[in-house]
Amino acid sequence: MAVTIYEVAKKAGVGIGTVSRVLNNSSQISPETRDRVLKVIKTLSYQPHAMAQGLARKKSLIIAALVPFFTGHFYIELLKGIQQAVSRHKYDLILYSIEDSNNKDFYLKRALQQRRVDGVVLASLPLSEHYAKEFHRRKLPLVLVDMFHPEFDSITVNNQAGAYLAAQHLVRLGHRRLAMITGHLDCAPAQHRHRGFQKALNEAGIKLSENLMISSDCLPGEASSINDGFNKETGYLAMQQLLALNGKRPTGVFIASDIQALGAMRAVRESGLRIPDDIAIVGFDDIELAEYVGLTTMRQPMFQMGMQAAERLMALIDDPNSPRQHRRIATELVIRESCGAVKKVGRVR
Amino acid sequence: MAVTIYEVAKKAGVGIGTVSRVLNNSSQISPETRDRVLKVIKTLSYQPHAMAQGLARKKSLIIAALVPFFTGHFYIELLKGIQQAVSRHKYDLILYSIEDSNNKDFYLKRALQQRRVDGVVLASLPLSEHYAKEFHRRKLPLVLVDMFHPEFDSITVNNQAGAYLAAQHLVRLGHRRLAMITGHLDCAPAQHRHRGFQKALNEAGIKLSENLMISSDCLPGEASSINDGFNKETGYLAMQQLLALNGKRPTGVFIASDIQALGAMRAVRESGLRIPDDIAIVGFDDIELAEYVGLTTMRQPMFQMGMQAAERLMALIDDPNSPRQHRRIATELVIRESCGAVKKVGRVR
DNA sequence: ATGAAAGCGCTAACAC
DNA sequence: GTGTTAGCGCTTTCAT
Repeated sequence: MAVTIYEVAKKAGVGIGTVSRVLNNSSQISPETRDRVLKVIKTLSYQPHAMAQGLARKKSLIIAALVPFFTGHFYIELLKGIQQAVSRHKYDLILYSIEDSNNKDFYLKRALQQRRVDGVVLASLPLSEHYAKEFHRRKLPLVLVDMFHPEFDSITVNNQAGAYLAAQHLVRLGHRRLAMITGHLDCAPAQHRHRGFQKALNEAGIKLSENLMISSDCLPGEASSINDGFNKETGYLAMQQLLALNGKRPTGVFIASDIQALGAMRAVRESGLRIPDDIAIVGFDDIELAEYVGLTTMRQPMFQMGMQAAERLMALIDDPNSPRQHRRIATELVIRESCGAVKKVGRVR
Repeated sequence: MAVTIYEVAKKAGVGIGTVSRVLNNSSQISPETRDRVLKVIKTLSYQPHAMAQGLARKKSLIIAALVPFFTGHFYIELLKGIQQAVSRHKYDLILYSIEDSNNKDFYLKRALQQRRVDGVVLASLPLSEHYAKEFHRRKLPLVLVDMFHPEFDSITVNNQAGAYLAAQHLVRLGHRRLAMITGHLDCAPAQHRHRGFQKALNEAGIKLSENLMISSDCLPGEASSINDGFNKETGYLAMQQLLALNGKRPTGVFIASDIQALGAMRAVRESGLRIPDDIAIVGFDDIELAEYVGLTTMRQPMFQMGMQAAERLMALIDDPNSPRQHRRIATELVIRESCGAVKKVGRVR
């Protein structure tokens, strides 16, 4: 049997209460006994039993992260950030990877009812009203990442501002015939990015009729609630549609996600056109491949977001009454080769 | 307060023992009482408290995965596989992401002593003798992935056979002047891949003098124990060395990891040479980008490996005396564009 | 078949 | 300051 607090107590010639106290370095214990106990703990290489502690304290020191695993790098970075914060606070991280809505519910239910986790961070996934209520009822701290809900703490990227910057970049390079390829518009980030794009065009005085927008909604494939339309195929197909617009083909296109941009770039390549000469592209996300293919894009600081989300969650666990926070993180334009240089000199501010 | 077993018992008019029994659908309980209890459980939407259960059963139903997070896709797939198995068995997964040797030790210690996890899967990381002993002493089930240790269950890819196949592919395409770019040779997979490569050359009767081998050992950069030399930079630099071999430059090169291959491909591009015309390349891993850049490579079924590792771990938890298993998984040659077609017709078998 | 009671290893309130 | 004890919510004998 593993060593328990009793053996430590006995060997140190004290009561278990005392041992417990030094463990939680609480109250005043005489330095001598503390040292003595500490020594015994070391020799026995004793560590408290996590579950026993959890049961007694009504705290597990575990948080759960519900993360969809579609687009690799993005969530890896997020997880790393979460992990870093979590481990700094001596918490553990239970990972629930969401593949579809079914197991999303399954895991939510699990997190909610098992009392195994002290809080959860939910990434990129819509929270139904049912579960919103449950989280409140159970008073289980929750923080949302890359997702907004008025009643819960969240940390999101400023999608609209980012898209605005991206479009503006294109405009400043002299492009006037612009298009955008979006994800499903029932997905908030896709929506906001579209709005930012529009705004930039409006400000630049570019007429709407010249602004082509292709949503991946209209493309083949299921639109399950877990599918945001951000994938290579939609990008590829959407770009094909754009290229088919002979004559009035756009010279610059903003694509709502890098992964779609990859597909789009392939479509351009296959058509014999060249990037950025014939068509300039700016993406969104800054996934790992973006650098590799020289894609200009908006970087989302996923690591930061993960870290802050976890940090916030643990603060919430400590103080459940802490006022709600909706943090917005700025994105950053990463200029690479997919946009080339200025098209019409005079236009650049 | 959340609902406990007592309330269920009271409301159902039975003792808590009975409730516990239906929970663990054990022994014979009269169908009537079972139904009654079940009904109450449902109405109260009761779920047992995980930590209380854990304490009483001396089982947490949690396993830990220690995974290094360097190369995205590879480990994401692995995690997905682990996750799938784990969730099928109603276990939870605690994720410890290793960034350096320090936190490797930290997490190992943690997993070992906290008694929070019933077992651990350790991926790609060397296990020191100290910790090997600790795992035995604590009788904590451990399974290794992409890593071998005689005393613990492991599941690895057949690196040697894979490299053999890769080299053979090059040979069959008519290449006679072959080179290999390896990772650090103190890293077992790199070593085995090198051995497989050699074997193929020997069989093909290709003299060793023509067989160029460049290890990334000799390249700049730290060789920490967590660094296997598998990264873009080593690939890039090694390929540059190869290209500098004017006249006796290899026509085909096998590269021990896709990530290095990416760097190598960049070096080739920059030199003005073309793939596969001037130089054919086959990689190893089949990372996500491999498809994108058309890299012929050996696929490692990471998802499968993760799943099997977790599956095995849980079997081990159920039956700690189950005899040790060292499973080897086959890799698969994925032919894309980086090798082109046959060079000398007659050579193809 | 089922109730009662003794733990599981710890924390925290209560004594002294 | 420090020992003692009553839980925390469950599983599991041991009776019956």
